[in-house]
Amino acid sequence: MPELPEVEIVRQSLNKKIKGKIIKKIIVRNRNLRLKVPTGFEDCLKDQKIIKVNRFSKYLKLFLSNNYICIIHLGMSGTIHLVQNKKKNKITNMSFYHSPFLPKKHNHVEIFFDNLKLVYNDPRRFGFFEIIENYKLLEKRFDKFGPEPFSPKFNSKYIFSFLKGKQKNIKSFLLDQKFVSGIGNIYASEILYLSKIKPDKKGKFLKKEECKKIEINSRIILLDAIKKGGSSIRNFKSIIGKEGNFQKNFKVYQREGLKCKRNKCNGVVKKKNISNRSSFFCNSCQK
DNA sequence: AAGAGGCCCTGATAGC
DNA sequence: TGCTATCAGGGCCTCT
Repeated sequence: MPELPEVEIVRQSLNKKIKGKIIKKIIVRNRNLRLKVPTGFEDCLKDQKIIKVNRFSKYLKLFLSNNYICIIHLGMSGTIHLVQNKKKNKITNMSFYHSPFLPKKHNHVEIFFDNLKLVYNDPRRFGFFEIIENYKLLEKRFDKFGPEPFSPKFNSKYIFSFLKGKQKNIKSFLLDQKFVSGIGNIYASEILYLSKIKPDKKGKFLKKEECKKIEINSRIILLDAIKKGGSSIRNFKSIIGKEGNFQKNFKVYQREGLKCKRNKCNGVVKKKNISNRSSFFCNSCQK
């Protein structure tokens, strides 16, 4: 489910629902994720208050009252569900939870609050949890990452100089978190479509104006996706079961064989495998 | 250093 | 119906 916009949607709802709440109990049902859920994870979280929920790129950051930070990455298939407990103070009694949205399999981690619990589900197990011990280490954790598209650092000058002389195609660069943080496979195709740039164009061939378009359109696409609640494909729903709407705005992603949506363009959307990921683009207006 | 490719894993869907 | 193959929103690692 998760590129930056979907993670941001999760962050917003978490911040609304669990900020200020105290963690009463943690159950790790299956520690096997991309990284093992760390030993001592439960002890670290128990009795702590959630100060706030932040996000960098596709990573959620739960700030705890003991100054530790819990990082959650959703990988390809991670989802977070919040389930209300109808009867107060019955946090140990599982029979109180009946959510139509809660999957039956692959619920790895459960975090209990007074009258609700957070459930982390991840069939493919590409997601993970991490505990960071202080702010300094948190900074270090992300210091190799490129800027988010919203950062002033992500400007045409930076983009142009990063791509200078590079053989690799621009689509791969948009997925490269050392270049820019938060863009994934869906939005990379959409950004390039809006910028009228072919995904397999080599970095070194991008003009200054094209770099400017990538700067601007990355922000436009991601902000629009956030505004529309993210993209609901393959069952992505927010933590309270609400679907996003951005998939209705896809111009090229999953539109192989269909007509280009650009005004007066007679092109057709093509699908091409680039660096082992599907790319969608118009064969006419993207150059 | 940069770039290509493989790999971690389960589940949905398509094709026979 | 049931098999096999392919593909899926990510990111790390290794090899050249």
